[in-house]
Amino acid sequence: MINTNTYFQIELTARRIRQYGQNVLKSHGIDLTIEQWLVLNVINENELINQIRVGELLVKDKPTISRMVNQLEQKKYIIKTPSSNDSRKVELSISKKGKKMIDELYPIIEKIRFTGLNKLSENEKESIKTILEKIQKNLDD
Amino acid sequence: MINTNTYFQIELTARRIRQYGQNVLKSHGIDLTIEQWLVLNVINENELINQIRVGELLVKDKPTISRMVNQLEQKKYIIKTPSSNDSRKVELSISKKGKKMIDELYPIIEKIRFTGLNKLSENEKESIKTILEKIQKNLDD
DNA sequence: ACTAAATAGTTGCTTAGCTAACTAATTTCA
DNA sequence: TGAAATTAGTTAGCTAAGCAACTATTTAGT
Repeated sequence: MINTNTYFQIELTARRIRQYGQNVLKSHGIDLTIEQWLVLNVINENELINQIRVGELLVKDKPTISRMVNQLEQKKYIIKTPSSNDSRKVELSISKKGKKMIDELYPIIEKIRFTGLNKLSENEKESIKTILEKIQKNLDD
Repeated sequence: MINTNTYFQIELTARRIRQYGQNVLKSHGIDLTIEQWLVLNVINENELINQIRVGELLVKDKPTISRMVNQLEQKKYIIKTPSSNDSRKVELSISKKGKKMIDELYPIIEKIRFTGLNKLSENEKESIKTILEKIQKNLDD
């Protein structure tokens, strides 16, 4: 049976969480995806960060970050300026509109997290973290 | 910190497993994706299954299954025939080439599974399954 | 100083997930 | 029986991941 397979369950859970989160955002009329929120949040927490660093923090590749940054820029949530020190780099910063969105999103994201992890004991939260890290480490070797 | 977040870890682990699996398939010269293998496997195990049922088993939507089935058909791994009882439905079956591929894939998939779950105790495997199910159930309510 | 290598970012192509809208066939039920 | 609803599958449009190839700038090494 495929659907008892651990990978299947991990992948399915990830999809379900994204889907649930996306629906919650939509129901609040938020014009961002969960992934875009992750990028926005990183930029908010790291003033003048560049795209490579965003990618490192979110473990995503350059093209993916490039495209998401462009979307956020188009929607006026962030500002993208070429670095004066090193003109290969960009410096990303959050706009006023972006800050407002972050504030609006904060409780919504908390609610999403809370819902998914509802009824999980501290033990279980710790446990799943440890197991997922083990799986990732297995794949690195 | 985003990357200590449980959802982030689940999603990242799923991505890592897919990537690892994809590389293993590629290194064996297999012209299938992990997801396509899932579909092929379901068809192999359920002779004359239709696409809706494949979608139910893999928890994927109709368009996704439709495309993957077409890819598998193009690559001659499966045969797609309209059902004679109900001409809205198709009947999917595996071709000889498909069966051969399944046989070839079997040990490779086992290796991928084994690698990811290496060093996990039975207890941990049971545990992650339970926790992931809890999370999914939380989101359903 | 000048070439070669490394780095940051972009573009293009493919697969997959999700939604919505659509066609065609089948069921329902009044 | 015939209109309305349901079902199976497809198509189209969007986002995102992954890969490869590319440009432009910066850094290293001789």
